[in-house]
Formats: sequence, structure tokens, C-alpha cells
Amino acid sequence: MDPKSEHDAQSARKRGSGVRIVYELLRDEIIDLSLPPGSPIDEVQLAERFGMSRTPIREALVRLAGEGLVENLPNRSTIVSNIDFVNLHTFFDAMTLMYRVTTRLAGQYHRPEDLETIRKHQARFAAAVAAADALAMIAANRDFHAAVAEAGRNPYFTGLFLRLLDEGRRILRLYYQSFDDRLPQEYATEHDGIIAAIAARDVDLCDRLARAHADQIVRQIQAFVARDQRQDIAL
Amino acid sequence: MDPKSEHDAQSARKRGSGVRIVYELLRDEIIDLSLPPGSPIDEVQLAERFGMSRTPIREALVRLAGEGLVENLPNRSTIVSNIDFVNLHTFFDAMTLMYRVTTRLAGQYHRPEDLETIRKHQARFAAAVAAADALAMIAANRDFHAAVAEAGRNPYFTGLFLRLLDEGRRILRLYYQSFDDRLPQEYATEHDGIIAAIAARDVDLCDRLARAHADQIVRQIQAFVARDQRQDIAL
DNA sequence: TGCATTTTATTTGTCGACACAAAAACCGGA
DNA sequence: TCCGGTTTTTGTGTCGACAAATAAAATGCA
Repeated sequence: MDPKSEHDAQSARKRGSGVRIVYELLRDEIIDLSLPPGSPIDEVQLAERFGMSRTPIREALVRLAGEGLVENLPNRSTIVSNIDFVNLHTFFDAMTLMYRVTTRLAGQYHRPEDLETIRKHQARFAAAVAAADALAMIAANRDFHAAVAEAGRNPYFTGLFLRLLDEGRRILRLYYQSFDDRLPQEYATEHDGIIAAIAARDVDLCDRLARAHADQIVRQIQAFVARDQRQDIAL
Repeated sequence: MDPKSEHDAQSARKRGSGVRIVYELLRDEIIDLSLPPGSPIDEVQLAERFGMSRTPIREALVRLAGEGLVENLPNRSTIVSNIDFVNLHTFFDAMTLMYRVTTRLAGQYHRPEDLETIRKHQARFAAAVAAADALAMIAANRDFHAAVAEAGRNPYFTGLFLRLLDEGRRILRLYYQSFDDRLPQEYATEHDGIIAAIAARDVDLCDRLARAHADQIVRQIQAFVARDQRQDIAL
């Protein structure tokens, strides 16, 4: 894409929308690793790229820092947060608990229209699996679970879970890059089971399925990390 | 205090420290209700009060908005977030779970030095209870549980828990204002039990005690809310 | 050449000013 | 008095510029 197009597209823009645009774009680029962990973020460069002053850029960066996607070195450039492989188990713990809690609450508090939304995302997910499109699958998986969490109607849990899901996307992204996009079919059928459990309002079943789903994902990532470390040693 | 003193104190100040000062002060004022929910926050007024430009003020406000302590009405002044009494149960759910999880993890992962810190905060808490100082008690209670969470060493849980504890301080503050600072002695002994369970690394006991502690607090706040609503109806 | 020190360059943190949007005040007619 | 539209006021969103701090380059000395 012409680097100037973004500039021109922004030249006539509603007051207050600039921050959101920059925030969302940086966020996406961090999550899909087009901005790799540790890479520095230059404010003036971004300002030129978007055709705006540094002020809204800085505000977007402050927001991203608040979510932990970006780290601010005082008087020095802010950098994309690193993935902490050493303390990955804390991530797994939090992820597993949030999977369980949000699914349980969805079983308790969901309304009919929630199921529609959830099923829509599951359809997108199944399509991505069928097409062997790892990236679309990762994104749809995130949206599926985000929709489940929304149906649970607890903003505190949803907030943390969304953060974890996004952080998980960065890790999964890494995972599927190095494993040549081998896609585990189990995910799709597991999702169907979760939907059925939510629809039946069977809270205990929701909990068990969510836990199994989380364990499945955690095991796969752990296998990846272990393999990756072995390769490091081999070098 | 002389309104000019803050200005003067800041007039020679290290680059980059301004945001932190404003952030922490606003945060404290929001939590202890000296800035009541719904009250507007004027940027120029704050800028004059602190003797700095609006830029660092705005950055502090963006951070506070990220933590949900403040709400940003586009093109209109940002206001202190309201306490949502209707969905208070979602807060209780999250609070209870975080009490349990962080205490469990503290039982699992704490180191000897963690216990020292925890006991120090508990001493402060006991002193506040003895002195019938509700405000000091609320603050020490928060620090006690924050220290327990730190000992659990899961930043995701700790992050959410700290947010909940601060939000809880706002609610508790309201509670003790209207109940003439009647202090439940149970809290102090409950804390001692939790410390013992952590030190013994008895995870199940940690869970049970944390749950009981959370239930205790939730019941008290619920009683307060119920009573408050009855008064509203009476009017 | 190798190291310590000074100088330059780069990038952030802060400022004051202006443009814009929404709310509040105003006003004239019924 | 009340109501619709107009003007003023208030306070945010954005900008360009400058100052401070750090890193990189250059310089001097042994």
C-alpha cells in the first residue's frame, strides 16, 4: 500500500477519532506480530505515517501501555512488550481460570441473542479450520470466547479475559508460524460442545468443557515451547 | 493547605515525574471519595493547581480511564466513574474469586520474606482496628491483600485484584461513612488465620478462609446497600 | 590502539496557542 | 410565560515548537 494513503485518508477526519485509529492499528500490528516483541516505536515516524501530530500518537501509546502491550522506557522510546516465556505458567493459570469462569457465567446468564452471536463466531471458526487458515482461526477463536465472556456479563472477568486472549494470540501466532500451520481439528468440535452446554445452562458441564479446552491449548503451547527450547540448545 | 503550595513544590521537578504525581493524587482522591463519583474533572483547573501544562494532566487522565476510575465523555469533560450499584453482584463475584485465587497462590508460591511484608500490613491493620480508625483500616486491609496477591506471583491476577480492591475501597468508604464507623473485629482475626494457612502452605485452607473472608465482606456491603435502598424508598 | 571525555544527534517530555464541539446563555416572537 | 433558534461561553482535541535527557559519534590523551 502507498505509504501516503494513510496520511491522506486521515487528512479530513473527525475530531477525536485519530487516537482510536492509531490505537487499534498498533494493537493489531502488535498482536499479529508484524510489530515483533522488543521493537522500538518511534513517535515522529508514526506521526508522519498517519499525518497527525505526536499528541494523539502518544495518547494511543499510553493506552497500549496500560494494557501491557507496550512498555515505556522513560526518556527513551517505548517498545513492544516482550513475551515472558519464563513465567508463562502464570499466563496459563490465568487463562484456564478465565476460560472456566466466563463459560460458567455464560451458562448462567446468557440470553437467546447471545447464542446467535456465539454460533456466528463458531461458524467463522469452523470455516477457518476447514480452509486451514491458521490466522483466521486464531482470530475467530478469540472472538468466539470473547462472545462467550460477554454472555457471562461480568465486565471485570471479560476485561481480564480479553487481555489474556490477545496476549494468547501473540503466542499462538508464534506457535503456528513454527509448526507450519498444522491445525488441531479438536478445537472445532470442542467449541460445539461448549455451545451446547451453555444453551442447556449446565454450569458444571460448562466448567468441565472449558477446563478441558484450556488444558488442550495449554498443552499444545507447552509442547511448542519445549520443542523451541530444545532447538535453542541444539544451536 | 495553601493552594499555591502544590504549584511551587512542582516548579522544580524532574522531567517525567509530573504525570505520576498527578496520577497518584487523582487516584487517591477518587478512591477516598474526596472526588465523588460523577464529578467533572477540569483539565485547565488541574493544570493551574499543579503548575504544569495540560499535556501531563491529560496523560494521567488517560491512564485513570484505562483503569476504569474515570470516564471520558468525548469533547466534554471527563468525570469520575460512578459506582454501579445495579451490577454490584458482578463485582462481588470477581472479588470473591480473586480473594480465593490469590490466597491459594500465596500458599503455594510465597517465600519467607513475603510473610514478613504480609505480617507488617496485618500489624498496621490491627492497629487501625484498635484505634477504631475506619479509613486507616480500609487502606491497611487493601495493602494486606495486595501483599498476599504479590506473594502469589501472578501478575494477571494481581492486576485485576488491585483494581477490584481499589474499587472496593470506594464502596467500603461509603459504607463506613453511613454506618458511623462501626468496625467488625472479625476481620483482624480472619487475617491471622489466613496468614497461618499461607505459612503452612495449606492451599485448601487458604481457599476456604479466603472465601469466608470474602463472603463476610460481601454480606456487610449487601446489608449496607439494602439499608440504603430502604432509606431511598422512605424518602 | 584503547580508553575516558566531550560533543553532537536523536527522541522524548512539556509547553502555550489555536480550532472545534457541545452546552449554556440569550433573545425575540407568540 | 414559554418556545425555537441564535450567540456566547466553556473546555476539550490537536498542533508546532522548544527543552531536557539519553545514546551515539567524535575527540583527546596515554
